[in-house]
This record gives sequence, C-alpha cells and structure tokens, in this order.
Amino acid sequence: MNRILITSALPYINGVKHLGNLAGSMLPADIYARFERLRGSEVLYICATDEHGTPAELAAEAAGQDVKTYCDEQHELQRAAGTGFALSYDWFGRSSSTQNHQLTQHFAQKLEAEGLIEERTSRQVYSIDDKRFLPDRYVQGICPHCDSEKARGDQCDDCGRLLDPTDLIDPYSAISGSKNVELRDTTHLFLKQAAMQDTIRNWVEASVDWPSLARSIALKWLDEGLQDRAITRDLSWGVPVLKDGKPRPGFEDKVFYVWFDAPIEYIGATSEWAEANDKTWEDWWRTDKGADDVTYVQFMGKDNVAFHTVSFPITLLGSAEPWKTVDRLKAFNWVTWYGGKFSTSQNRGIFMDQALRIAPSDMWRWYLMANAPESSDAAFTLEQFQAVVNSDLANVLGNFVNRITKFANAKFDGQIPDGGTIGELEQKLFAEFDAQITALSAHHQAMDYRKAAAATRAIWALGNEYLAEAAPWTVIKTDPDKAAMIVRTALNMVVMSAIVAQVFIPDAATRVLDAMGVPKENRNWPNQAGSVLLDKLPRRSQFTVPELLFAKIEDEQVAEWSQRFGASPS
RNA sequence: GGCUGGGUAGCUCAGUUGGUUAGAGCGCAGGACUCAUAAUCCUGAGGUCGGGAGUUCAAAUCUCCCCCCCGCCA
Repeated sequence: MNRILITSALPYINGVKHLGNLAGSMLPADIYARFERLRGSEVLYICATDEHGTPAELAAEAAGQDVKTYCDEQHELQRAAGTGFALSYDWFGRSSSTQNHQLTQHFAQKLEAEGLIEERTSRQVYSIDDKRFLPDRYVQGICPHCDSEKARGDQCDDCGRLLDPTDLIDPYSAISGSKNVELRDTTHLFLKQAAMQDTIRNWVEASVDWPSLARSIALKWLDEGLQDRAITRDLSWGVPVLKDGKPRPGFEDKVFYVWFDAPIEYIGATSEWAEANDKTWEDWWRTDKGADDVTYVQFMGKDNVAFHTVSFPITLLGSAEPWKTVDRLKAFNWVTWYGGKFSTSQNRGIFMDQALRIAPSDMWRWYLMANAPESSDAAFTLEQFQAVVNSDLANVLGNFVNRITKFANAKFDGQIPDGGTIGELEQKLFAEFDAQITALSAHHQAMDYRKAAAATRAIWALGNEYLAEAAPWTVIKTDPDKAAMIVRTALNMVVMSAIVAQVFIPDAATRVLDAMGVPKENRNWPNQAGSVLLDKLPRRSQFTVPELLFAKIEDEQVAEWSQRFGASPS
C-alpha cells in the first residue's frame, strides 16, 4: 500500500487566516489527502500552528494577554476554522508543543556535533523603552541612500535597496516609535549553511518530482551562495537554547529563531499525533526505521519555497541522520482580493471564520480550487464566486441530483428501478465517463487542481447531457422498462458524481451518498469501467430525495457582502 | 535594482516537443425540452494571442529589444 505523508505550510498564530492562505496550502493538501485516502493509500496529513517569534509576542501584547494564553486561544480559533472547512488533518499540532521543543533541541545538538553551529557576536539595535532587541524589520529610520523616512531595517521600500539596521539614520523602534535605541553586542548561534552548499545542491539536483518553479528558486539561492544565518533570537517566547539539557551559558534570555523550529514541527506534530493515538512516528520520518517507502508531499505558498527546499533540508541533512526529505512539492501563488492584498487593518477581504458565516464551506472549497492560483496570482471577486457557485454547484450538480431523484421518486416509489437493458446511448455514456475519470485521476495525481475541478464538473454535466438525450419523462409513456433502465443509469450517475465530488465538496457529497444508500465502503475512488460502476446500485433498494444541495447566491447577498468586506477594484 | 511567474475572446483561464479554420467555463444571442433550484441540453457570435524586430516553408509557441501586472529578495 502507498504510504503518503502530507504537510501543508504552518499557518502563523497571529489571527485566523484569509482565503488566500487557505487556498495556497491547507485546502489543496486536504484535497490531495482525501484523493489518496479514497484510492486506498495510507495517508498521514499533518498541519500545525506556527506559534513562536516576535509577531506573536506583539500580537499578544496588543491583545493584552500573555503569549501563552494568546496562542492557546488563537490555536483553538484556527482549529475551529479548519474543522469548519472540513480540513481532514490527521493532526493539527502546535509548534510550541513539548515534542517540538525536544526535537528542536535534538536537531540543534546534532548540527553542533557535526560542526555546523557556532557562536558569533554581532551588534544589534536594542530598544531601551521596549526592553528588547529589535528584529530587522522592526527598526525604522531614514534611508542612507534615498533619504526616505520610512526605510525598514532590512530594506528601503522606496528605493528598494537592501539595508542593514545599523545603516539607518535616526533609527527608531517600529513597535513603540521610541528613538531611545542603541547598538549592543549580542551573541547568537549561527547555522553554517555555507558548509552545506554542495550537499544541498546534490540533493536538489537529485529531486526529480519538483515543479520547475521550486527547482529554480532553490538553485537561485544556491547560485548566490548559501550564507550562514543566526538561528537564535533575543526573545523569551520560543524554544529555549539548551546545552546538555541545561540553559546554554550566555543564552539564558534567548530562544531559537522561529524559522528554525517551525518546520521541525512537521515532525513534532507527527510525534504529537503518535502520542495521542498510540502510534509510532519514526516510521514516517526516519528512513532507517520504516519511512523508506513513504512519499512525502509538501504544500505551500511560493514565499515558502526557499525555506522548504533549502533551509529545512539543511537542518535535516546537516544532522547526518537518515531523516525523510520532501519528495513532491506543490507551490501556489496568491489569491488576491479584487487584485489587491487582503488586509485586516483596511478591512479588505474575507477571513476563514467570516467566510463560514456567510456561505457553506463546500462553496468556498469548490471555488478556491476551481480557480486555484496555480500559474499566477488569482483575483477573488464576490461576483465571480457567485457565478461559479451558482453555475457549477447549484445548476449543474445540484439540479442534476434534484431533477432525477425527484423524478425517480415519483415514478418508481423511491426505489432503484429494475428492468430494461442498456442500449447505444448508455454505451456512449460509459465511454465518455471512462475518458473523464481517466483524465480526472491524472489531474489529481499531478496535483493540477483547476484541471481536476474542470474534469469533475464535466462528469456532472455528463449526467445532464445523458438525461436530455434519453428523456425518460417521454420514454416512460410508451416504454416503462426502458424508462426504468434510464432512471437507474442516471441514479448511478448521481452516485458517481458524488463519489468524485467528495474530495472537493465533502459535505454535499456525503449528503447525496447517504440519501442514495451507498455504504461507506463503496465510496472509494472509481477503479472499474463505467459499464460496471454505472450499474452498481442494488435494484429495488430504497433511496431518498436529498434536500437541495446548494441554495443559489442572490444578487442582494453579493451586494451586502461587498459592503461588509470592502469589495472594490484596487 | 536583481530574480520568479504572468500579460490569449467582455470575465476567469487552457494551449503538450513550433504545424491544418487559436480552445474551455462563465456572460451574451438563438433554438430545443418541460423531469428539475426559470434549472438543463443544442447551436452561434466574440480574439491582429502586450508592442516591435528576427529565425523558419510554418510562431501564441523559439531568439532579441521594449512596455505593463502579482510576488520574492534569508
């Protein structure tokens, strides 16, 4: 049996994510997980909240909470949002877990033993009023190149030049605005990434199953030369820096940098899952302990590609232990809000929790995958959302299910009709069905979600096309047996339409399959010919007419949402 | 500024290694049907494929230059 480990990029803890975050990692990972499960693969789908770092501390402070409490609450909010969107995580962990703390210590130890970690002292901006060292982007000041007054410590947005925080003229804290800052010496652990240059290049070049985008990003970094980087920070919230199980001298007030411990949480969360479910985790992650037959698939936004193709592999490979590294990788562009950025502060865009309050999760799932930002950024508009949902879900699928189940219920007493034999029309339907299923399966395996959605829709449309040609409402007047066969075939199309729909719209698909009386074990991905699959329903078995699958989205709703969520071309 | 990706019908996007009249969905127009959420099915009208030059018997597809948009830059 195929064993497939799936991770989606970890959502950061500071607030519920917007539709773009959902569409770029968590949702496609879920579609893939569902597809592989239906095909009979053993799937482990892992996600977690990424909880450490300065933004978490600042967000907690703004909320008037201590960081731990803040993260506890936000984690539950994000978990609830994930559940609301039917994200089928096997585990939704937390990078602040004890498991991740232990693993992070473990990797730091191994990397140090391999000679890849050393202490270095540098000068950093310290804010006396904020009582903290300021990360690069939290120092602002005047750009030494163009005199812009809003240059950040890492870059000047006006002239685009890369900066060092110490370059800024009249630096001040972006947190408090205080100019009471000074340069202080601080010592950090540096990961000697440059030493891993050849190892990583060989590994990248051996990775065949990556899209060209991922490969080119990784190679670009390698071409520029990997640079050593600090993996600790002057913060209190995070994984403490230990040595031999005790605080490392000089590092008592420091923690590991969030980007060091966050990807390790993929493993940490697996360990959390194993502990909670009385399972083992090393056979998913250690090739010397049973993970050599695992296919590891990562989903992420394109901003994360470099970290997943270079930084995290350095941690894994640098440990000199046989850790599982990524086999396949799917990266997405952004969903934009009417062409611009989603923005909490400017009240532009819809966030996951808000989305669920105005429309069922199936609608969002369908729209976002049918219009996934695969080749470039994709603009979300409420008008487009309404058009797609009404057409694909309400009219094509919903109406198909409704029209034939109602008809069958009225004419055949709510039973799958018996009698009649298939003819040319049915043979044609089987052939078209087989072709579409083949295409659909290929798209899912290739993780091409726009195409997979289009093929799914084509299968739904097949049902309507068949009914229009077969016209059981006419045939029944002269040839009841033939009408029985047509209705039976169409009801089987309802079942197959729902089975392939499960990955995209699990709630609606389940309602249909329940109504048709299809037992759970018969809901697997189709792997037989249409001639067999479209005659599966036991004759004379009972079915019920499902409630309307999807209510249409009305113009008034779109108008109201536009008001509420700041919809306008930017 | 450097780099990635993109600029194809009104809208959202496909177009495999260059090859017959450039495709799909939505929207629009006409027709059919009346089982169904005024749904569905069929047909049709819409494009100098960002601009220019070049290579070629042949370019949306390759080369060069230019313009515009999203994003990334440890």
